[in-house]
Amino acid sequence: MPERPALSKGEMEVARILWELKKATVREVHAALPPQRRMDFATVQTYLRRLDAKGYVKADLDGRTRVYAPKVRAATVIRETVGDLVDRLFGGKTLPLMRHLIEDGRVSDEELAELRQMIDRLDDK
Amino acid sequence: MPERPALSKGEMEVARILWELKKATVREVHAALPPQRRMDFATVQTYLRRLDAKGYVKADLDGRTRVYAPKVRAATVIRETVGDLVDRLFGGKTLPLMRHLIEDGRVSDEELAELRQMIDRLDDK
DNA sequence: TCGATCCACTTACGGATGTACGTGAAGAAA
DNA sequence: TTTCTTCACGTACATCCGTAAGTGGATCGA
Repeated sequence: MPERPALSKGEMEVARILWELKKATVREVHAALPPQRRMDFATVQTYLRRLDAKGYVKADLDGRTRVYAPKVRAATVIRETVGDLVDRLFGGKTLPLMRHLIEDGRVSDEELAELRQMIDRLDDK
Repeated sequence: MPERPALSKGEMEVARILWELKKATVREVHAALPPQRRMDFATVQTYLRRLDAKGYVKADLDGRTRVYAPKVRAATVIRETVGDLVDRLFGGKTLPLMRHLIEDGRVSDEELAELRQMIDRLDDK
């Protein structure tokens, strides 16, 4: 299991976009960022370069332009990142985090229903 | 709403201990850290000083020893921290994070049951 | 009482991070 | 072909973070 350096917050944001686009240039990632989130083009470029250096993405040259693509699956990064957060902020216990998510009121009724289904499905297994 | 600088990972770890202890000296926090997590006494000291500077805790002098206590509630920090993570890593959607937590298998059967209750309770409301 | 020890605090420092400016090549305009 | 504009890239830098070594006073044992 090749241990990579953890992602920084900014790196996470662009990594997420790249997972979504599967494959993109700096310009495309920059354009796909949430509109409120004003981030300089060069900043996106730096994050992608660092993601490359850390081994999270790979870059192919197309002419003089780099095309980036994920090298580590989103699920993996999520597992590592969330695991780390749970350890540090919740002492390793997952339930308190769930409780927070549910009770914070950011989840809609439909989502609650879906959530219940997930639990049921897992229970059957 | 006074915006404080976000917590760093290390700061989170000691902040969590302090919420647990309600009130503690550096030595007590250091002693209360998980045994595997070997962190130098002076490091804990630095984290607490930085937490103070950021406005998360307050420090009273008892003789020549500082006694620290939380100044911001755990729930507040959790809301901000988790919210930030959800934004950056999940594009603001909570459900995918829930899905991950549930399907990652780190939740026991009892916890699943408890979780279902939480949902039910919330549904009634 | 005087050196050895303990303890709390402050200072230090290399590396990570957020953020953007400077540079040079490719293409468009004149 | 000369100049202007566009783009992609590398460089830069102030700050933050993780981590601990250095310092000076209080305490204990001889």
